Amino acid sequence: MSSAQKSAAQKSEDVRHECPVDAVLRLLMGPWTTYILYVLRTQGPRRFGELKREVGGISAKVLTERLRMLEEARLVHRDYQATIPPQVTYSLAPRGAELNPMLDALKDIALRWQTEDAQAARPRQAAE
Amino acid sequence: MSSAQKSAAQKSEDVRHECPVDAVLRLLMGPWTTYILYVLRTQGPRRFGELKREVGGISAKVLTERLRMLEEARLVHRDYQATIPPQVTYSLAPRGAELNPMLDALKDIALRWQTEDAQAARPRQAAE
DNA sequence: TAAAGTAGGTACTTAAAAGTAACCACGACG
DNA sequence: CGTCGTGGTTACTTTTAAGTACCTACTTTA
Repeated sequence: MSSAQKSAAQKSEDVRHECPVDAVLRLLMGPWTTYILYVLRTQGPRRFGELKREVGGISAKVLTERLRMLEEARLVHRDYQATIPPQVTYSLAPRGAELNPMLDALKDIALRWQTEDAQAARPRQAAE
Repeated sequence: MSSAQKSAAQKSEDVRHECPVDAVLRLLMGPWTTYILYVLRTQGPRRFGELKREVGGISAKVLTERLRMLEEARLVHRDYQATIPPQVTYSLAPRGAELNPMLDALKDIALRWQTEDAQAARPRQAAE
């Protein structure tokens, strides 16, 4: 964020009222966020440890950060069972599901571009 | 990016083949990117200086970075006229336009959530 | 002659994000 | 008794991105 945005954010609530799209994109940005949502979307509710293993390579710190952020944004739901050992299950909240059509549209575009770029990168394949 | 992703990226081309969505999101992430696309989408083709003034607060360095990135991703088109002084005009490329439906859907969600959150934040408004 | 506008490039600094490693309580298991 | 697994937290380090300031070359204008 720029200093201009920062100072503006101190006066009003947040500069992103000019661009709410940014606020949502900020949720999806980090290196692991879409992975986490993808696992929850496709595999269903998951515990912390399962999530950590399935995402593969993520640290507990970052996973916690992401989950806290997604929870605060109400994209995921956190279910804490104070058993011994404690069981914490994360699931996709209704708001998370609201993103599905948009993410699917984005996925279509992304796959199409990927294919186009791959073909443009190696036209030699056509001759072989 | 994690070290696990990095080492994987050295073996294959890029880890993002697992998640092309990430690749597209990475284009839209930076603090100013959606602003720039927004200006180009709504105001039409713009010169570098115009863009810099209209975005408001962005530095020439970051604007250049973003435009180069968007140009490489073929979301914007760069038209360089070697006049004195040189005129460089940026416009939305076809691929940039392909994002429109998705961005509009994202905007709908973002606006809805913003409204919901604002109402949830101050329920006192209902009593007044 | 000096400033302003054209479209950036370069060097340096700073701030934020990500990664790494160690640690906690607790109980089961060997 | 020591380690594993639960779900994290904390402190520290590294990496990356962003910001700031100054520079180019050329022309027009005051």
